[in-house]
Amino acid sequence: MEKKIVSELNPNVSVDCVIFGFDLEKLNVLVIDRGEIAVESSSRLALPGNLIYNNENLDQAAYRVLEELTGLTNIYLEQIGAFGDPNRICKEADKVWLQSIRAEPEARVITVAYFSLVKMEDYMPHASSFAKNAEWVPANDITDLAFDHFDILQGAKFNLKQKIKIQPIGFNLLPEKFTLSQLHKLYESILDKPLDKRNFRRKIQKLDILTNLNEKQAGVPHKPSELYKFNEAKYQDIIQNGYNNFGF
Amino acid sequence: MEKKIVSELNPNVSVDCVIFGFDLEKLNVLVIDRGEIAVESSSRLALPGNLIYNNENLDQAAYRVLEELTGLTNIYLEQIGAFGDPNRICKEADKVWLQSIRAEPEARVITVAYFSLVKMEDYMPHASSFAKNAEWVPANDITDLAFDHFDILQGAKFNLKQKIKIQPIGFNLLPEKFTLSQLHKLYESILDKPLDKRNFRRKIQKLDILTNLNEKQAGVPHKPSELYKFNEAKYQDIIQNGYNNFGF
DNA sequence: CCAAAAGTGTTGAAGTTACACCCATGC
DNA sequence: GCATGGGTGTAACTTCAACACTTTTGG
Repeated sequence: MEKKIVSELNPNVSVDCVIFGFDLEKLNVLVIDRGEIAVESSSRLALPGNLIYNNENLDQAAYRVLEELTGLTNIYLEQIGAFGDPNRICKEADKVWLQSIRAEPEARVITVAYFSLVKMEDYMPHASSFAKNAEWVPANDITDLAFDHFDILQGAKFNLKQKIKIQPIGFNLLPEKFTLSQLHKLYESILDKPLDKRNFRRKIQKLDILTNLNEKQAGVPHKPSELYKFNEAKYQDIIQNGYNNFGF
Repeated sequence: MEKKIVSELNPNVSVDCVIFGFDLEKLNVLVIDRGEIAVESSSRLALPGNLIYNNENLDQAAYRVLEELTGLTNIYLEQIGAFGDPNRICKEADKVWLQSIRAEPEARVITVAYFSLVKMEDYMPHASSFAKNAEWVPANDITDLAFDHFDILQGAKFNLKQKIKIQPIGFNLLPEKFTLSQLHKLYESILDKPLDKRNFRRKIQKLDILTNLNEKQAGVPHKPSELYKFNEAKYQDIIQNGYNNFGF
């Protein structure tokens, strides 16, 4: 009765990823459009995810899902926690869908949720040949998702909010060169509240993790902004040693 | 090939609980002593935990483990996250132990970790008939545990630290009536650093969640302290509406 | 010259830190 | 009367919140 467990899919454990992107205006989430299923409902949409293999650890599984979908590696990833009520598969469309993609569609599955931050420019599904019916959707427009994915999304948003008050992980969402206004808008999007411009700038600059590139935006119909990049060394230092004051 | 899934143990998913108690001096953790296994090592000790049933959700499973061990219900419980590398069962003693307690000792298991806070007086294993080789061990004395339980313990300590800076959950660790000094020591134990006495008192009192019982300690060989209880209504209010300023 | 976003300082209020002495009790 | 922990206030400093105008560019 020995089971061979190497390289087999584990029927009971999956990972799901909430992949955030920022279009310089608002937060977006990368979701899978399941098409024909549940035609009119916004729960056509699901988070990318899959069962884990028995020989990979949870983080690896999440990285794998991310890479299989987007081709991206070296992504910021953070576990949110485990989800999975026995009755999480209560929607009809979800049952049908599982029949089509799972070897054991009736199995009890618990899923380990992650959130990840990517530079949106690095993955534009519509322009890309990778595209497997994945699409960016504004995070605040999502009102319903497959299974318990909406709960997971809420958890991810909350987690991200908490985390960004403690660590400057927001840089993972921005292009290499960015303006303070873009950073400002990013924080407002994540925290879902307005932040005073002057106070924000003061605070972020005092962190001393920005390098001024002494370069300006071009072609904008207003006073061009200075461009900054993010100072990795300083960041690592902060991550290691923690910091004292960084709430918004 | 339909599987009957109701009420079966799921071979791949377990929950483990880090149960904290406070003896008015320091933080303790309730661990299982596996006795004969690995005689000299401190990894004789393990966290209480078990496989989940297919018809219960994760929180329920954690409550069940807690109740089966201590007889306690209505316990403060919080999920930490999911753990479980494929190679988490690398210690010989752990393999042997699993053979003795699991139907499928070779199965890949991921475990969902929880931390919980109990009033230590409510469960004294040495005095209790419930005792199933469970014992309280000072949290900081633990250097090794079965499987990846030591990692889980570290995660739990970190989580508790974060959480107590945001919500006054510490009350779950104290008797109904307590002194400000006891509360003070509790915060110092959890945060693992000294806190100024006067500043601590000011801050905690400003939260306005304590009710002064106008009652004094008796039989202590020094000026008796005032006793306080914890104001549940106010607490709920804070939990709901969040609060502004509560870092230590 | 107009529209649009960039950039910049100050002030009052609140919060944080650091610190030392007297008090009430049991023995 | 002494040992033990209980209980209290203030001053210097830092942080936070609120607020309005000038600048530079493209069209």
